[in-house]
Amino acid sequence: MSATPSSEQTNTRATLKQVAQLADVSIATASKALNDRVHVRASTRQRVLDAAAQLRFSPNEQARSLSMGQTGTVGLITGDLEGRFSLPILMGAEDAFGTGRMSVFLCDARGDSIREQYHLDALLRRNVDGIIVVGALTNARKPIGRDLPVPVVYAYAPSEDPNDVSVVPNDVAAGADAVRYLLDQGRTRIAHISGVSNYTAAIERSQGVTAALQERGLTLLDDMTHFGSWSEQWGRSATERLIERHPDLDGIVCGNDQISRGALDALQRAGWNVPSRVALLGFDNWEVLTTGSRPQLSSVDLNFELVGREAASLLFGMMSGTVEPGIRRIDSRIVTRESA
Amino acid sequence: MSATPSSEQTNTRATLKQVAQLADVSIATASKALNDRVHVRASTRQRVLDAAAQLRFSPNEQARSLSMGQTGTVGLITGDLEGRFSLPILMGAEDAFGTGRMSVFLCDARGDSIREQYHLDALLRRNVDGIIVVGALTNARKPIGRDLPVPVVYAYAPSEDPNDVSVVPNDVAAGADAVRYLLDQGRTRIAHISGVSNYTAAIERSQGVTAALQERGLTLLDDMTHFGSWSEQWGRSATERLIERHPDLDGIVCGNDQISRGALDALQRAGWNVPSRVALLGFDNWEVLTTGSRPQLSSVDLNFELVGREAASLLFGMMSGTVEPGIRRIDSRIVTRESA
DNA sequence: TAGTTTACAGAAACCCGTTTCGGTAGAGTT
DNA sequence: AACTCTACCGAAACGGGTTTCTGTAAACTA
Repeated sequence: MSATPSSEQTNTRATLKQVAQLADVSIATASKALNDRVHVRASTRQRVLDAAAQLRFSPNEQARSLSMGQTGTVGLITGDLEGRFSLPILMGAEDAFGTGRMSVFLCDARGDSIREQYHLDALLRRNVDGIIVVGALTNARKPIGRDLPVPVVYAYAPSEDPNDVSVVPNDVAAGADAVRYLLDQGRTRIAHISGVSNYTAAIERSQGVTAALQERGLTLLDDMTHFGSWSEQWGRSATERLIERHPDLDGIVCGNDQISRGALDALQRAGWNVPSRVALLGFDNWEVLTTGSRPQLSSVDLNFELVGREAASLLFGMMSGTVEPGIRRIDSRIVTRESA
Repeated sequence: MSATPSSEQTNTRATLKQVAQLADVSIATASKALNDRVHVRASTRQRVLDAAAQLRFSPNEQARSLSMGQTGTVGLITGDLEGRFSLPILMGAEDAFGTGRMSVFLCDARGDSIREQYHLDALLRRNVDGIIVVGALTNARKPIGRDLPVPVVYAYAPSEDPNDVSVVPNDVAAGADAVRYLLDQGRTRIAHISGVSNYTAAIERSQGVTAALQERGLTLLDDMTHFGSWSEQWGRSATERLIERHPDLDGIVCGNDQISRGALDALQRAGWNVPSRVALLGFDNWEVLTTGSRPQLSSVDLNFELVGREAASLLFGMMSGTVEPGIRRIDSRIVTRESA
């Protein structure tokens, strides 16, 4: 227990100059010794290392990056308030760079483009080495700026400009995979309840769903995707209508896990067993939703961590060379639980 | 559409020297003009401002903070994988500092203390002006370091050292408030289903619940809090047992919204109406859980944004003076929906 | 032994701003 | 006309590192 109040900050960090003095060498030699540069005698290097250890020296990144021209920082601008997408992407980025080697400024623009510009300016003033822009939805978005002095990668929401570099989930393939998974279980009377109809994610998954059914000569119940909202309430009401009209219904692809929960609720109230009578497969694999229900919900995981890791790798590549522009699509995986 | 691939970064940022040359003044004068320092003729200042605007100059924060001794950055070290707590706290901090004025390094330690030290070192090397440490649970934790050169504020999980500065939700008061809310609705046969028994949050809420009942000469059903896990499954099974043993049950305080969902499910299966027969009140106000059910769940919101804003304000205070050490407790608020 | 390499160390320039301090020109004073 | 004051401007030091370039002494070659 220290005697001084913790809010008093007296002690300061050791500087290279102090290390040099203690080791009785010049600043230049100390720097070279610590950075494994050539032309330093082994004994001298050891003296410097000892001195640095004794003073617990670690270099001031400010000064270092000022002369090196690289800061070792990246900015992550997100519009995703909940962090559903941006946090896995942050983790993926940290993994790709290596813990502690690269620090990440997280900026929450809250869907406000003025705030976004503010954050962009701040990041550029701070000389970040690169920027990752994370969208709240997968709809394509306007580029964050033109002719920026640093590389930019768009994650989750791709840039409208095909010359930019973007990484997104492969929604078409995810939709197709979901249907094939149900088909392989022998389900043939399949409905698709999705979210808001102008979401690219909803549209593309629907395309995948339709295409995969067509491959086997089948079609969706009602010959269409039922668009609505991303809520449990919509999942319930849409399912109630399906129950009325389609007694042979045996599988539902749900646009996300919320819809899936709603559908489960409606089916159970109607006395339709899940999964024996109807199989249920959602999207997002949001654990708090999927593992809480009884039966637990199977779900398509869109692999946000992989999106993040790929975005970070691409950014890395752009920092030290050229990267082919365009949109990368990351494959999903199905997490099997009890509902399908 | 640019002709060059977007991954090629040719254009660089303007420097103060270029501004000075364009305005035909010295670097020193340019700096003073841009920073509103004294002893610069109005006409000269204008020339500099024009030049800066023309070159779209904005100062290099690296260099600026190197000479000023302040970086305008703070670190946020979190152990909270889901971002349930750290993201609202990030937003609160951004608000308290002012958008763009202070940039935040978000570091995810993933509950690993080695990774935490890595991040701490990186932050200190980068000369952050302060650090906020966000815990995954409200249990007190070991201080992140001793005699650090920058101020530290602990949010959500307080430091074990009373000389540190911590900000946490007021769990005792939240528990008491929850019970009083139910009592004011005329409920008297109240049970408390909580989460893991060694969570400080669970224990303190339980204390508040018990105390508030005692104020009115009442006790909990079964004379105890039912501890278990933070899951829907536990909420279901605990509620099923309550239903068997207490036909006069008329209110349940649930340790979080998951438990609340589970309780709702069990009650509805038993044909007990919510809220007319039993009122349900959870904690956390996690929208995805509370607004999806039918009826929607009322919940105690622990005001994480306020925790974050207060943490940031305290950090601000510590940077420019002294702050009284100890633990601050932030009051909660009840969000009324349909279940109570 | 004289001449040439080589290995090592340090002075100084540089990165890009801020700030102090000294100098100059013009205005005001007597 | 000589002197003092201001107002304004710029040279230079500074922050804390990295890197180039020069200098020196020891080792090697002939």
